[in-house]
Amino acid sequence: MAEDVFKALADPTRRRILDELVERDGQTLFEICARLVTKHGLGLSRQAISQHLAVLESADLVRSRRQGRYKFHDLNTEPLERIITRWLKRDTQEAP
Amino acid sequence: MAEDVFKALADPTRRRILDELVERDGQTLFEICARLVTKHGLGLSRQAISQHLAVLESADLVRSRRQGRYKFHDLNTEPLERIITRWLKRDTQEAP
DNA sequence: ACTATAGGCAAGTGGTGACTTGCCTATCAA
DNA sequence: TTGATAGGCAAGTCACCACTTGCCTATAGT
Repeated sequence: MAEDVFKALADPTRRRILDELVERDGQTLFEICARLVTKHGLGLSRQAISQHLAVLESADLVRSRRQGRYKFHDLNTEPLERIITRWLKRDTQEAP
Repeated sequence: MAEDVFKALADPTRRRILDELVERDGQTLFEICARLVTKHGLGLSRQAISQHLAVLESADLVRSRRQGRYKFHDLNTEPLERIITRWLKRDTQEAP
C-alpha cells in the first residue's frame, strides 16, 4: 500500500538504509549496522536497525532472502516508481 | 530540504490536500476544508488543515499568495521530482 | 558437545507530531 | 460602525513511533 511506503520513507535512518542498499544489494543486518556507524556516525542498536528493516520490508521497499544463518536484504524500487506520479501534473499544459 | 519533503508526505491528510490541489490550484483554506469533509469524510478542524498547509508550505510543496482577505494555495511539484531519483538505480535512470 | 555468530520477540520509555480549544487580527459588505 | 467572513497564534492533550533492554532461537565452526 502507498501508505506504508510514505511511512517508511518518513524516517531519516530508513532513508540511510536505502542509501546503503542502493550502493550494494544483499547486505546483512550486521553489515548495514556497521556501515551506518562508520559512514554516518549513527550509534544505533542492532534491534533498531532490525525494526527499520521490518518497516521497509512491509512497504516492499526491501526484500530479504534467508540463507543459512544469514539474511540478505535487497532494495526494491518498484513501489517508489508507483507513488511518484501521483501529483505530477499531466503535461497537458506543457504540450505545444 | 529533502527532510521536510518526506516529513510532509508522511501524513495521509497532507497527501489528501495535495490531491485536492492537483485537481485545482488556488484554493483557499476553507475550500480545502470543505472538500476534505465532503469528498473524504474527514472531520477535521480548520486549524488542523491550516497547520497541515503550513507544513506543506515549509516543504515548498505548496505555495500561497495573499489577495485581500483570501489566501490561495498552489501546488508545487518541483520538490517531488528532485527527491524521486535518489534510489532509482542507474539502469532505470535517464541520462541528464 | 560447546561456543560464537546472526537474528528474532516482547515489554517499556521518551519525544515528537496531529489535533483541539480559545482567543485574536484583518478584510469586506450592509 | 456593525457584523460576518477568512485566517492566525498559542497552549494543552493524546497517541504513535523510534529506540532500548533483556531474553530467546538457530546456524556454523572447533
